[in-house]
Amino acid sequence: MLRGMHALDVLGDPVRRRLVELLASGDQSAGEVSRVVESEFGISQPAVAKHLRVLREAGFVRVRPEGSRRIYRLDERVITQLQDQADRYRTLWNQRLDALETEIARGKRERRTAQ
Amino acid sequence: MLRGMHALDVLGDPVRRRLVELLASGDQSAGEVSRVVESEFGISQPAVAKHLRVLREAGFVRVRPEGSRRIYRLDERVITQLQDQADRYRTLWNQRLDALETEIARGKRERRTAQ
DNA sequence: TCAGCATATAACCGAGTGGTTATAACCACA
DNA sequence: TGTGGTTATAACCACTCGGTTATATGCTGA
Repeated sequence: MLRGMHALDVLGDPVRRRLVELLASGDQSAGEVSRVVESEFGISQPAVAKHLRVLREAGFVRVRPEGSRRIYRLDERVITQLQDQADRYRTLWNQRLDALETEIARGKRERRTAQ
Repeated sequence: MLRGMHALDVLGDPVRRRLVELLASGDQSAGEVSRVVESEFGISQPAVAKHLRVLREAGFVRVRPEGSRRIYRLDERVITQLQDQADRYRTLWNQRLDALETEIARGKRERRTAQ
């Protein structure tokens, strides 16, 4: 079940990004998302099935059987983790900018008083 | 090079995620970030140099020489792209929830009037 | 000019990844 | 009950990727 997996590890593949996107707008059967991805990326059904498996094993999708179909539902955590990571970086970046600003202000003040 | 590269492709590696994090809080020389990452991940200097190269070729960092050091500066776009992607997913997800809600409301209404 | 630090590249390698085709497992239905 | 539709797995393969060691390149200071 490879549960220590970071969302960014899983999303480092365009096919899986597309799958997440498709499932973000609603539950769909494996066949539905597969057909889309197969045609968009020109890959086979088993190839898509393996990507779905990666998403499953990372815990980012849940599956429920419905007749002979298997309905995939996205787990919100994949989106949350992505946002969290972006926020981490953004926070550091802003702190950096703040630090730069105060540094510049200090410089100006010193130059003024040095007059 | 390889400018069509998505931020999520680049960030699909823990070492590069850490490098971005380090550089998000301020410009640093290759040596500085390398020493941190080398010890944290137990890898060699050339290994880190290759990851820095990936970041460079994706256009997510800029380098300026300073004496014999090379100072790396993060390009904000990597953070922006990450946020954008998270927002894409989040928007779809919210639309999905909205759709579900109105669907439920419609169901309730119909069940009521069917009485 | 030479020694040494800082960094990048070269050449190589093993493991992992993403694809393929073939097939299995499961379900619905005539 | 067997046929067709749906999905997952098996077995395999080529290539990429991330690591290694060795070396080149470039700057600095004695």
